[in-house]
Amino acid sequence: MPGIASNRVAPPIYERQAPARPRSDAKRGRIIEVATRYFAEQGYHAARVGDIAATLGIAKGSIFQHFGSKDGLFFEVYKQAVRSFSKYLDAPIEVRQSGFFEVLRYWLVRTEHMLHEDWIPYRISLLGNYGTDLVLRREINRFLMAEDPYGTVDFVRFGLQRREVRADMDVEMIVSILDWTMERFQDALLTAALDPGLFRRQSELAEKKEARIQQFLDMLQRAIGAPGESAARRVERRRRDRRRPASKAAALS
Amino acid sequence: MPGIASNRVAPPIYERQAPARPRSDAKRGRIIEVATRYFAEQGYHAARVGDIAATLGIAKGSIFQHFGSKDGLFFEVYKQAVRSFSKYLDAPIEVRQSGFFEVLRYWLVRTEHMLHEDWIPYRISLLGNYGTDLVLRREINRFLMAEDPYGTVDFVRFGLQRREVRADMDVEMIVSILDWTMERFQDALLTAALDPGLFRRQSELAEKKEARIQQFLDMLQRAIGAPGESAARRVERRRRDRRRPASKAAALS
DNA sequence: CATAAGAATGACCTTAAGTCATGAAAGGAT
DNA sequence: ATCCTTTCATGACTTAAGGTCATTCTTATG
Repeated sequence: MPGIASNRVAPPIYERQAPARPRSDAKRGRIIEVATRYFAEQGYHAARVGDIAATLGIAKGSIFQHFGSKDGLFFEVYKQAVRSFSKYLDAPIEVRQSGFFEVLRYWLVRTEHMLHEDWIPYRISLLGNYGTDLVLRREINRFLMAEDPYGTVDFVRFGLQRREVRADMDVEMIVSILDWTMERFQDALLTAALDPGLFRRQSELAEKKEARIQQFLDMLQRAIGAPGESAARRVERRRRDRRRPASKAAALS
Repeated sequence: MPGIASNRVAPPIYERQAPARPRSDAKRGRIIEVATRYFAEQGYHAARVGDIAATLGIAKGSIFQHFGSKDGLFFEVYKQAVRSFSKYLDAPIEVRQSGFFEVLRYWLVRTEHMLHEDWIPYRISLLGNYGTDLVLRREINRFLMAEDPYGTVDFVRFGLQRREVRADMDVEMIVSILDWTMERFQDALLTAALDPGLFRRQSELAEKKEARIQQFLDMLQRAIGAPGESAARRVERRRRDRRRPASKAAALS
């Protein structure tokens, strides 16, 4: 299966100035754009390279000249989709100031809003995670490791600095746990809309989303949050606030 | 994509005695056996139905007559592989008596032993999870939901009865968390051997496995374990025992 | 304007999944 | 034992989609 990573190899260092191929790059962009739609709408296997070419009014051979293979094309599509997502620390400053777990909440809540604005990149990401081939999947994981597109590592460091994340675990372990559970939880939220029946036991996730998010955050808090004081209490306070948002003065029992 | 679930529909209730098709079933079994090897060794796409038929010395058409499609064949292979795994509560009685989290430890430790005995079903399971197609993946998830082949639901109930699992979360949520994280953690352990580079940040998981397992269990314990007393202390005690296994009398500081 | 490098083409190839008409074998019922 | 029906097996055939490549076209540049 050639072409996944074989085209666009790292350019030799002596190559000066970057080759600058405006025509080619523009076309690559257009191909990726149309291919993204097709993959998202039809799935990896059902999407036909021929259809993509026909839609663009170009020859099928051109696509292979640019991307080497269907896998190679999808990989580019995937990378672009994933790069279009925000990093954890891109949350607004006031959210960041409320702490690690509030940032998580922010993104979980926003996920479905963003989904309704533009579901296409989410679908692509889903395909990359579950819908292609182990060979491609390995390539994708190399990419995720190299780029850390959600900035999980930085985010965990941020949590460590604020002493909201426990320091007695390996950072790698925390990052993995966070990646795994966030990915799956988001998948569950998403696929309720995009792909009903794709993930187990998500049916009820659809309703009571806020409550689920809170439960999930509490769970994460216990799993990787710093023990004792500040963080736990902060989230707990926030939780009560959400239940009775108007009772600013009445509380303080 | 016909045939995934279309053959072998649920038999009508009025059908008496079960049809009993010994010849057919034996052949199905042989096909599944050979197909399992091919899928495991070559991956879903690289495995050729023609090769499977040739190895069996039968016509390719026969396979399609039995299973409808390559997807249908894989689905049967997958189901058989997953059914061959143990359920959580199949752990030995003395392990069960040591509690919920000790059962988890038992299976995590055994995973790699069993892997060396027979890696084939693990590879098949991995393919089902990540290496085929979203359409098939949905079918697989329906199956996993319907059969609960690892007995996660029963196992969580077991933990709840023993008051080792927290009662303030939805059972469904706990089951999901457990499924997700155990699956991924096992994948990480496995793929270090089966498929290097498939999952992120597993490189170090390979070394210090025991320590990782302990960290992982501690994390799970905090995430879904009952708060406070018994369970937490039990695992903590066990942890110390593992560090200094011979100092039965010397401890008790 | 000549030339070379890169880009585009589309006819062609390959391969593998999937189909189906035909015939053989097995399992009764008379 | 002989029909007859149902199930199974066969392998030649079809379809279709990914992939190749020699040729032609376009653009940039001296």
